[in-house]
Amino acid sequence: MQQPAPPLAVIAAALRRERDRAGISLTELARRAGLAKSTLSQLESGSGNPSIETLWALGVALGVPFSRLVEPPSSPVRVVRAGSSPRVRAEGADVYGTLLSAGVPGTRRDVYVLELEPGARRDADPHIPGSVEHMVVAGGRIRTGPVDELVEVGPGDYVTFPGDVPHSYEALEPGSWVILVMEHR
Amino acid sequence: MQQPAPPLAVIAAALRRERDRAGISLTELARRAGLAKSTLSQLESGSGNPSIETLWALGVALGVPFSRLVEPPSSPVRVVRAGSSPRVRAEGADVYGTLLSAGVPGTRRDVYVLELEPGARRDADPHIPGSVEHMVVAGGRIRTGPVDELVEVGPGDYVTFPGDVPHSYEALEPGSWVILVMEHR
DNA sequence: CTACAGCGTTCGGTTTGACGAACACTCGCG
DNA sequence: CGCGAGTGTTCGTCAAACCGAACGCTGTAG
Repeated sequence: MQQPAPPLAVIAAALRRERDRAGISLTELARRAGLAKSTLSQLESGSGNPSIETLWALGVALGVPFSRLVEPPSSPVRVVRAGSSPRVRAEGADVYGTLLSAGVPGTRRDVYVLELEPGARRDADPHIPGSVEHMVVAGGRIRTGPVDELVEVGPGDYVTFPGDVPHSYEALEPGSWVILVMEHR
Repeated sequence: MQQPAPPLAVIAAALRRERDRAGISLTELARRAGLAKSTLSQLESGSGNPSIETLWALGVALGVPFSRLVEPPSSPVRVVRAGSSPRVRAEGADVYGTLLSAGVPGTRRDVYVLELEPGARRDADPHIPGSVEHMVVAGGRIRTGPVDELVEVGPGDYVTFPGDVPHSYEALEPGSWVILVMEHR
């Protein structure tokens, strides 16, 4: 029997947290999910017992797996420039691999793809303590990191920094995109 | 993204499957979960849209984690085509994010960058049981996956598959490179 | 054959989740 | 100041999730 948590409060908190992370309003989320905003309001306030379809629609609209809405919430900046770290050649084939970050047991990591366009800076609120962000730039050029220690990175570059302090992303070229690995403890 | 399944049918199937596995009758399960057996009957027949509390009670009574009742029996190979999943827009800025994979607590994930050249196939030996590989193509085009279930992916595409079976990577264009996240349990 | 106990389904009645309109509030603009 | 557009909240109404009782069915005693 491994159901420790009272689900309603967890869902309420998760909805608000994920909506904040997505940076959209309650009204907007309700519109995307095809729900009445009154329904969503009551859910986030903890009063309410949503149906599966309702919660599913919210998960889809938030771009978040369903389970994340029910599970309880379970700095040094480092940059590895493209080609600056030893590449290991696999035997026989034209494959070069680079280990960028070794995982720590007991953490969870989420993999994202982010697309950014220039002209606006995305300021992210601090995540839960102990969070770490890893980024690999796939295309374009971006400036990122803790707000007081921004770095510029390009394709192939890897950068990691704490996620529990204010930080930001800013595209410097159109069509910039990165792979983001978010690590929680 | 990764909510491909109509949740109601999945839940209906999961309930019957788990109840069969537990070897108890519908009446008995309803009694343990504190539900009317009529309710449970309708749920297993696929007609019905249970509330969270109802489904939670069933999870507790069955002794299975909540997510097992919701997640579809997933094919281990999963591809998210670039732009095929809902992108969440961050407040104010031109930033679009897509959650590709939610981390499971108790696992460790290592982040790699791989560069591949065409003409040779890299056959990887199986890793330790429980390993999972996640890939995001940054440039070029590659064919990868378990040897009996290869898929072709391009820039922005995401693919994940078990790492504990024989699998391979093969570049189809020069200058192909991918971000590889290796997950161990 | 009748009686009983178990099974899962189907039937009205009650509770409640979801809806939409109206509400109070804040902010930027003229 | 008024005005509009945005936010999140609180109402009354309706559909539906949930309930309990009744039903038909099967197998086993007695």
